[in-house]
Amino acid sequence: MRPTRQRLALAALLVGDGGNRHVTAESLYAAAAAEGEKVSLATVYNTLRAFCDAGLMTEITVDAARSYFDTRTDDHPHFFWEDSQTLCDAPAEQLDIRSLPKAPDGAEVARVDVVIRLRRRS
Amino acid sequence: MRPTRQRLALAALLVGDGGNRHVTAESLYAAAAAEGEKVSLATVYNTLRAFCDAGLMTEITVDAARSYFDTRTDDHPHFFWEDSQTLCDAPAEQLDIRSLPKAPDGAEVARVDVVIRLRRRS
DNA sequence: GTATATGCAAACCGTTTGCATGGCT
DNA sequence: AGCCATGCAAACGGTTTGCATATAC
Repeated sequence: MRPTRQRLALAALLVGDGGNRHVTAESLYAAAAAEGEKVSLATVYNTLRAFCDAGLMTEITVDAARSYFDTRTDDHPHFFWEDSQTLCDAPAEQLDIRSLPKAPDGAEVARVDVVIRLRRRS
Repeated sequence: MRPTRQRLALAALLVGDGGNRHVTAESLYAAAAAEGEKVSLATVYNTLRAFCDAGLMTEITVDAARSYFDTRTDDHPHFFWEDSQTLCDAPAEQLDIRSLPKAPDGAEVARVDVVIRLRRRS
């Protein structure tokens, strides 16, 4: 993968702020624009996809309307705030799964997604 | 909610075959058409949404491209076959979660989604 | 110089909505 | 009669794609 100016800029944004970012294409596009980086939305999509294909980040499916991307690539749980549509990491060490439904014959587990949907307490 | 012909037909399809169906709008639309039921795709969407609002079924978010609906309303784990894009229930009794990341202050857990993504073993 | 990434706009696809028609009570 | 569901088609929004241009090596 070629280290072009746009890719480096997007990568810097993703790694910056201490890493562990959860972005949507729109939010990353906005962040790039805020820094004065000239990147098109299509390139943001293409780049996010390229990073995912390269194993540098993963796509998290929590909302049918929008795709979220996570800079962490290991399997870990997430909090999803339903009111603000915000995604963030949940402390993995507080999750204790003692047993998992065993995969049917001929199947192997690719990933286990755990999404804890949160509502603001009334 | 009014028991109209279309809604009864869709409900029958969802309850039929022993219940516990996982459908997309398209698949339910196709199933209705296969039975000779005249329903428009928009009505299928509206009806699925109405059933969800009424608490008769739930929407499961596993794939950004498509919405899946489940006739079971309790919180239970799912298998998702990545190759065929198929969703089905995973045996809940085989899932043993001893502890869950505790919700941040001011938040309560609305639901915990557990999706086990499966790949056909090579 | 050559291959490949970019940018734009147009295509795409699942989903939603507006509005006129039709059915239930 | 009145209310509300239906159906169609057009709108919608996020994502992808085609193609000409620009850029990295």
